[in-house]
Amino acid sequence: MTIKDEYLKEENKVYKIYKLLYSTYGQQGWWPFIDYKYVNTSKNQNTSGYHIGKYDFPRDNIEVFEVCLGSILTQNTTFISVIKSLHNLKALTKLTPEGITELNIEQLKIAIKPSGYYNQKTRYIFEFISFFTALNGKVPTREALLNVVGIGEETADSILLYGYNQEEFIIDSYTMRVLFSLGLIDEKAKYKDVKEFMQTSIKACVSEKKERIIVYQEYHALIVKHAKMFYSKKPYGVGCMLYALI
DNA sequence: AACCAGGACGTGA
DNA sequence: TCACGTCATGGT
Repeated sequence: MTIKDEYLKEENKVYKIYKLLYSTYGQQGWWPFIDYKYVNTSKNQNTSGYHIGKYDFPRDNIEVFEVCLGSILTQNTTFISVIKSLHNLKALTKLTPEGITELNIEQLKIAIKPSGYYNQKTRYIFEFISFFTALNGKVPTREALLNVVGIGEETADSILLYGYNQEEFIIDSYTMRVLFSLGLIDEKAKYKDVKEFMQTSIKACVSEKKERIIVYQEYHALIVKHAKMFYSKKPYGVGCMLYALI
């Protein structure tokens, strides 16, 4: 057992962390869509490309597909680079599965070059498109996603949580880093265990599934937002206010 | 100029 | 199972 489950009882720290992050940064409105410009109606000023406070995304199967592509392209890369690739693809193919399928390998490689690893990601995308097309609009199982070359645990959960609004918490390197720094998990804790730890903790505080999915979406986005500031350069966690909760 | 970024996979112990 | 090398562009 790599996870300390002493935190699962009473008001657990995982949820306290969420509340503090939320009150500090506010709603994040993930996932970003390249053609969606948020019209501001709340306190969150100077934000574009996000849908702050709106949870009815993706709005159609094309946007689902965009989340999937973005999830693959953003592997070990900044999303700014992904935006460039997505715009290239948009201009070339309208960002549709059919359009990308009609591209030859070299065209796709050039289009996604800004996001790096373009050789393997090109293969991943072609592989994913045949999988996605066969779905015919249905929600994929996590197991099926993991069987697609190029889709690991994080990418699968990213697709499920943001693309299909499924109750799957995403564990990324930032999440691991923050939780370990705060002493909530073992340094070598496994993805599956950390995910269960987060989900169990959140379930203890949020009874409605609908609400939990929103919490999962905002929580992951908040961790990335926070970690970019305090957990990017070593030593990690300098200036991080979350320590006050531990 | 080194280091990092919203990881996944293949390999050999 | 696990530790390690590889994949690659772009920003700081």
